[in-house]
Amino acid sequence: MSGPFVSVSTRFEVDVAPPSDGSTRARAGRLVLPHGEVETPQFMPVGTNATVKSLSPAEVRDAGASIILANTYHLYLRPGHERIQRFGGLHRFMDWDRPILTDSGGFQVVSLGDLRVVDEDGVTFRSHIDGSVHRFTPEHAIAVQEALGSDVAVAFDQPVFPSSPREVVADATERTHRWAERSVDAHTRPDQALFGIIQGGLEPDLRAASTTFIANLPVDGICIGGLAGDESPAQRDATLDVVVPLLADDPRPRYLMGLGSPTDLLAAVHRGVDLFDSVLPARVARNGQLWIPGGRLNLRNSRFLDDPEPVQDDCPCLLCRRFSRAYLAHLFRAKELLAYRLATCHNLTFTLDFMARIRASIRAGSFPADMPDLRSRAGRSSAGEVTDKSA
RNA sequence: GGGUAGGUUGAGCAGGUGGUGAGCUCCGCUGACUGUAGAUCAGCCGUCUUCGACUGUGGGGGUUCGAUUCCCUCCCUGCCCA
Repeated sequence: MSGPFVSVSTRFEVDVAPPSDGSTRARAGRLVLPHGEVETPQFMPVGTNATVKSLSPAEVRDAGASIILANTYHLYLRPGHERIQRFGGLHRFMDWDRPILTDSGGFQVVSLGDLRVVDEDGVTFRSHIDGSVHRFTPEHAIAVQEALGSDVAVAFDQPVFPSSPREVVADATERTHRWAERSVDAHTRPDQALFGIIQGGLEPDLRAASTTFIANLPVDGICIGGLAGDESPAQRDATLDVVVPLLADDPRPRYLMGLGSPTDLLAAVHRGVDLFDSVLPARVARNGQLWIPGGRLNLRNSRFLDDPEPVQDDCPCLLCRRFSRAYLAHLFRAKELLAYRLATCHNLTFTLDFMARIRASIRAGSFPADMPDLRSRAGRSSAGEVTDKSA
């Protein structure tokens, strides 16, 4: 459907376009990358340090991941992108043979807080590891990603919290545009895709202008940044309702950065998003929260100490196939490493299976009618209210 | 049997030389987490009617206006000696 923009080995095919009646903007497609094909809508587990925390590559694959995200900033600091390059690139270094998207390090502009200073040319960081001073520019962020050899590189941007004052959002958005152009100019690898990032906060006019600006660049995909922060679901929906219609005829994938709860994923797919990533399923798993259809369980709660049932009885994951809730509850109390691994396996399996069901629903032409209404259910309520495991 | 050091809220402690002991770390309970400075963080963790109040320093007794503190006695624990 779309020809190459930057990468000659990347293309995006929309197999099922949104229905003409406007009932949903959800669509199903395939993103073809050097290391394989990614069915969309899709969720990318996050492997910041060239590992999805606590899992082996085989376990990530068995959970259903077809693409993962790694982080430019972290890998630049440790072990160093040049070292990874000497080892044959990120795929060989971490033994992951499917696609990898690298985040540019722009998000760390926000997440590292006081450890950084932004100027027009780039960002000066203080390492969160040893306090040493480093500098990222769009050109450097792209060079690092080319050395890592990810399938998809991402332009260096300046996100701000969605709730930031308009002047702050406008300033960061305009700088993000200039940095996007510089990222495009700096990018040289024809076997690596480059995605641009839209900013604009929650301001409709800034969002629209940013969408138009980024869409006019020769990039292979459109990232929607600056969300999955402190905005409300309604604000996020409203923002997507500004952005996606402007991309209705654009042949490239739309990637909402940072979104990860089932409720949020469903709502964003409905509004036309193709790709997602988030630390959420993995992080909450390490903290004891297990996702199941219709709700979630906090395995640190004492009520699970005598529960002989699996976390989810129809789940094929490493945890649910063999172990009881009681055993997992014990492992969490004992702070045994296996707890983190099993819980992460499950939440990623759940999330990726959920995305597979969304894709099947879209391809069957029945989306979103045959999807559970997570928003009114227990998707964000406490596990204590969940009693129906077959929901 | 003698000596000695102790006994503080589930555990381990801090403190306290006659006048305010509810402080810490575990454990435990609950919640949060969205492009990972996060296997983390926050709140609670004696009782109650919880912006406060009450109770609580092994038991009993004594001295004192007032005792965790001083005295007597008993119980319990560790160690040393017999």
